[in-house]
Amino acid sequence: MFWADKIAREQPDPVVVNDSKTPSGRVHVGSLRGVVIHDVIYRALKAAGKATTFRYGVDDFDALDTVPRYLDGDRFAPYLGWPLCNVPAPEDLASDYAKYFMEEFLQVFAYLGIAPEIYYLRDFYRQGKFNAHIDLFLRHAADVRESYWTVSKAKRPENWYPFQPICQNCGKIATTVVTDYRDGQVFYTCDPRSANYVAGCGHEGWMSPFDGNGKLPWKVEWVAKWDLIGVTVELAGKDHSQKGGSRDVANDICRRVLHREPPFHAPYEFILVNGTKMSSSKGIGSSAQEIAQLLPPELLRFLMLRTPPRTVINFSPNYETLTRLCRDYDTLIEKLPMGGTDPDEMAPLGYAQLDPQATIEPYRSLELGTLVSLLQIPHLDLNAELRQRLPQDLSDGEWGVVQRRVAMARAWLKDYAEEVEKLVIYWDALPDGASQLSPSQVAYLSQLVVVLEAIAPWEAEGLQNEIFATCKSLELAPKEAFAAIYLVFLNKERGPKAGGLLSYLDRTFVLGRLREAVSHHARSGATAP
RNA sequence: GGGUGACUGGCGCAACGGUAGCGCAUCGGACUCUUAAUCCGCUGGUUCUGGGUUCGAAUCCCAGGUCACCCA
Repeated sequence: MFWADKIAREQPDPVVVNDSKTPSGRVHVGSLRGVVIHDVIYRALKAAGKATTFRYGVDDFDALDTVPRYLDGDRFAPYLGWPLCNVPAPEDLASDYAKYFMEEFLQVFAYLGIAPEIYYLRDFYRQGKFNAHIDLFLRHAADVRESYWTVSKAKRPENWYPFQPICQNCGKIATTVVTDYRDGQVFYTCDPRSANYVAGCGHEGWMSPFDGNGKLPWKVEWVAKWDLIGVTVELAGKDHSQKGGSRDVANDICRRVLHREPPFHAPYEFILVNGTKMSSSKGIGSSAQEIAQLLPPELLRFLMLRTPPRTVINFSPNYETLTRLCRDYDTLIEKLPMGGTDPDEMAPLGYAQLDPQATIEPYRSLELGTLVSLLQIPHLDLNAELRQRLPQDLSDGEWGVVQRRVAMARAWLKDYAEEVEKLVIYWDALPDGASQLSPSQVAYLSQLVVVLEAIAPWEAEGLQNEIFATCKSLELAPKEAFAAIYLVFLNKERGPKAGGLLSYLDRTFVLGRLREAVSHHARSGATAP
């Protein structure tokens, strides 16, 4: 059974699925895994006929703990330690920093057909929805300290309280330390040394902890959220899911203080890009938005959900990985019309669809590799070429698929392809590979010059015929004949359809290059023993 | 230093206690207008190592190795 269906089967009705994200900067594609996983579980629950809601929390009361390298350090450094929702947006596109980055991320949600009910923690705090929990945890500070200590061996002083006010003097939330709570007021100090990346201003005083004046530490906040929203399913990344990690602490607090079972939990692995985990704060790797610009939505969903949550996804935006992704997806599409297919095998395809209601339409398309090739042939009329290669009765939907694949191939070539992965025509000089030509290949090229000099008109089909006929007449295996041509123009042994390729090149250039290859070999052949 | 997970043919994966499979690649063959295409077929694995449990282990246990990530 598919992993999401298995989880769904075990959940008692009704179910509240929750996930959340701190919008501390540009969100990287790894964060998308949790989103897709929760969405798929949500869909599985609905498919299982259970009453389900899907919530997504924006942790925008968290502090800005680092200025991402792609932002102006001088401009944002003064806001270090501030709640993200109080930091200005990098551009005027949003009201604040948190919304700015979150909205970018939410566009990707929409792109992927994911529509949870979004909530912002700033609203919960400011509207007083957390007031009761804040009071509760402050009164049970000793229990919270006990959880930190027994679960994660984190020692908190006797007078530590689980609350961080926003300093009334400097606006920072990361530096404040509460040491007392009485009569609905906390006593806090904006400690110059409590946070390692920014110094508090030293201000101290009594203030109300309610109605948005500050926040719970996030492990505690997590528990408050579960309780307030009634969360019953929430998975967490491997980083939070370690033994003694933040999820363990939160679970313990949940049981100890609220006497309530924490939500269903399972860890999910990271997405490694080029073999390393991406960090949104370091700006390494690809952001969710960048990958969304590369992959069509159903393929991006497919990438995220076909691998069970517990397994690492190693995604590199290279030729190998991308063609494989397309092929794996298309293979399932091809199995669609056949009856009696294995439902487990087809589940990833179903959950990859943007619209869970829609029936999956089979389609005919071209291999991504072929599209990559076609896009690189100079002077090629792509659409004419596509129409010629594809069946005549292609539906609009199928054309849509083809066009999305073309866009993907184009995006890859533009932003990710290495030089060696591209088709390079050696305009200026005979490539090194030409020296590998065998005598019979040289003889072939020599004959080809004669034939092509006479050919008219200079067009793909005629050229292809002559290239083929010539190798037959010389009794040279087509494979060797074509390799000879590719070596001379591309320095490779394989290439796009040769007749087409040559037809897009200038006749004089083609003949000149062929003669050059022949004479080059005659010379080196003369000196050979 | 501690923790978690992974390790299966060249690559990517499946099998979750019962004769180790799949895709791609490689290789071979077919195709007289097909050559990064299509079709057919063949290779190829003492399942990281060493112990153990079992009638039987890729699968469970122990130790070691390598890799990745997390925490200090």
